[in-house]
Amino acid sequence: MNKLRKQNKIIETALKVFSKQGFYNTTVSQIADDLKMSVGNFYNYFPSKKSLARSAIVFVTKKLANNLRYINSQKITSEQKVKMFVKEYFAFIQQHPEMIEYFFRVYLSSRELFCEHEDCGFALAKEFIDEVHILFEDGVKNGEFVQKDFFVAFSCIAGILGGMTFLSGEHVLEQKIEDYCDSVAKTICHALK
Amino acid sequence: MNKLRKQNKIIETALKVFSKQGFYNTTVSQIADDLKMSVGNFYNYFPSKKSLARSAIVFVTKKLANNLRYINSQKITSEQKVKMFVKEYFAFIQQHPEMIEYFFRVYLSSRELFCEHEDCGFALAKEFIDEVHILFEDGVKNGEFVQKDFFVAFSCIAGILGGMTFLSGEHVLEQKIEDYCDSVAKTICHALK
Amino acid sequence: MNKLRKQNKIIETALKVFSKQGFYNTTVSQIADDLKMSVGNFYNYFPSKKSLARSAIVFVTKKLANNLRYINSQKITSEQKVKMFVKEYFAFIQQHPEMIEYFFRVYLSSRELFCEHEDCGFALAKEFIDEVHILFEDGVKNGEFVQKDFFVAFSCIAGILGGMTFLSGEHVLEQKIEDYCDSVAKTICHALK
Amino acid sequence: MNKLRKQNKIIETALKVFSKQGFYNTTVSQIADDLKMSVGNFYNYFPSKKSLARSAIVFVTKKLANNLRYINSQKITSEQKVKMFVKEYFAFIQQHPEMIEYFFRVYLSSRELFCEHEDCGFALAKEFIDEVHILFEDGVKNGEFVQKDFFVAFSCIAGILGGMTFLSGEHVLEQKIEDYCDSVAKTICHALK
DNA sequence: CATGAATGAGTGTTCATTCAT
DNA sequence: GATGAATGAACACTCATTCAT
Repeated sequence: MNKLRKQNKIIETALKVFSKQGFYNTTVSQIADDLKMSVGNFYNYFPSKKSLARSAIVFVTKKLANNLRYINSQKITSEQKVKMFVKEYFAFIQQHPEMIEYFFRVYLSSRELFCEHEDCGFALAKEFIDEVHILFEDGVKNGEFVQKDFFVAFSCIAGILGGMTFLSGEHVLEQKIEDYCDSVAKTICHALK
Repeated sequence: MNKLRKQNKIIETALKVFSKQGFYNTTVSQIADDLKMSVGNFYNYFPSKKSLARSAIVFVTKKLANNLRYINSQKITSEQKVKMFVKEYFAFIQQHPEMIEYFFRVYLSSRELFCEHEDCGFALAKEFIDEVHILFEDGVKNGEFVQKDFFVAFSCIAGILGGMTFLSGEHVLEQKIEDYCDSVAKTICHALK
Repeated sequence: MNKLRKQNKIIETALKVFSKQGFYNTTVSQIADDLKMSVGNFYNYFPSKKSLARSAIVFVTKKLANNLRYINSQKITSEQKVKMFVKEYFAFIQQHPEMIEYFFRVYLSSRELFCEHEDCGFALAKEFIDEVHILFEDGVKNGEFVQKDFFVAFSCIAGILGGMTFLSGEHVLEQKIEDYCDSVAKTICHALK
Repeated sequence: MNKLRKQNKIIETALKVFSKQGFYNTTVSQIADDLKMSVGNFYNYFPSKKSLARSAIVFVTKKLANNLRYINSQKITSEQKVKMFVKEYFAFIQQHPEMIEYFFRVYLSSRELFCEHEDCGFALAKEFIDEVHILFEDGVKNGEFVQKDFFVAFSCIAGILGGMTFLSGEHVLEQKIEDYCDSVAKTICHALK
């Protein structure tokens, strides 16, 4: 197994553990144990626990961005794209709760992990944000959405999905998350009009 | 100075430090130092660092809830209430960035701090959530908003505001946060229709 | 017991352990154990193991310097001063082998411990070197010694004593170190003529 | 390249790195890297890091001893031999500072590396010490030096040279080390009279 | 011979919490 | 109530050494 594959394997494990317990409550030994790997060997793949957290964010962001990139490339209305994205996103939450949880638990909250150097936290998510930008601007161009500040539009899309994710994670939703799909998509589209 | 006042003073300081550095990067000594108080004495007011974090959440939630409770009691349209809340909330971000930052950095992310016992994280914010519920239901009753699942509506209000807060904290907004007030309020109202 | 006294107590213990085992083979726990003190508490007195090593050097250097300063202040010939110093130095080796051993084992060899910042290793021993300078210059002034480069003179005094210390530490001397007193003093004086 | 040659190559590299960083701050990987060799392969040539350090001492000692042996074999006065040796030694410091530095940094200080078994540190340098012995005794026999305890004489020669080496390593000498040649040789001869 | 991934014991340091004063 | 020295378990990270390939 080559280095890259192993790094990915580590990231996948780390996502599970970090998302369940948070960054600071997870020890490197625990991650190594879960991987049936020695601590020392872990450090052959990542120079530090922090750098693992950073790589994990990039990993998740890329997945989300790829998802949305594919949707953006489809020949469908923007409204349909939103619906498709919400659906895919909720499916993603179901399949990989650890990735989304990780986003919430580690990325949003532990800025100190991501904000050393110039490569600030926001930059890490850039790829995803760019795709949201495209989704929105396309909608504006074809008249489906109304022009407004992109940051507001972004908060709208990411915020509403984030809110639902949080509620889902807190186990307070009364129905399964995918049942909210239509309602959430409609709400987002309304908001963008 | 009586016990309660001192506890509040500690909470206020803790909010500043926790919000800047995160819960795990802040030591009890540091909080005590900032308060010109001994570590030992700190433990006369809070039984643990975690319990301080919990009290701080309650403290902030109460502020937000009171704010919204007052707005809910006004004799104005629901749309005006939303606008008023967004305005107050953005002003609050300006005045007490530490409180909102704290919410994001510690509450959303460090579930382990809040989820021991049955007193789960969500319960801590209940007071605020209840007021959002009232705001929304009143709007539905008087025909300004459309009936939909409350959780979606909540995500809408809290999510969009949360998104803007995040972007503001990341310093990527091009204008001052209060300049987004109208646009955000309108977007929320659209979404709720 | 106040902070300074405790720091000195720690230094004294550290000298013993460091001199026996070397800096890198001594753990902080071990020093703490020897002091019947917890590791954590050790760090209330010294910010790091390295800083302890530095403080220890200053401590020993001061002792040697004070010794020589007193001798320099006496109203006796320079030759008598040399003899007196050799005698005192050898007695010192007997009484506090750990201090001298420490000098050899840690100071001479672990430059990396002492050469961060501008405060380079040499500077730490300055006080002692200054007194050697005085001893030599006084001797030159009163005609007992011949003018030569101070560095050569210093090597002469410190080098010969160092050599004897090394041999003593290696347990290869056939007699007790104090029995070499006269011979060594004479040799040094010869060398300075 | 045969085994012996490679061992020597490793020693030469180790001398450079050890002398610059000390034994404990140098990793086996680093030495291997510098040699463009794998860590695993290093262990085909030396059974341990410590044994490399020991071999390196023997290596340096042999060089110095050979140097002095050659000088001892010359048909010149003892005083001239001393002068010649100082000159060669200072040239050696210039050419191979790492070897001398190594002596100071690793040999004098890290006794634990050399004192396992009966093969104590002192024994390692025996070859060189024996030549110093010959130099001194020859001088005594032909009346140039005065009979005194050999250990004092040895401290005199090795100590003064060692002192100069230390000062040179600390970069406090005002002139180039070879400029001190005459003065040092004279001082040593004086001391031996 | 050569490689370098893997091991895992060991180290310096931190920090929430306690408690004698 | 107030102090801050003391505790000690815990953690990130290192590195000499091994061994399957």
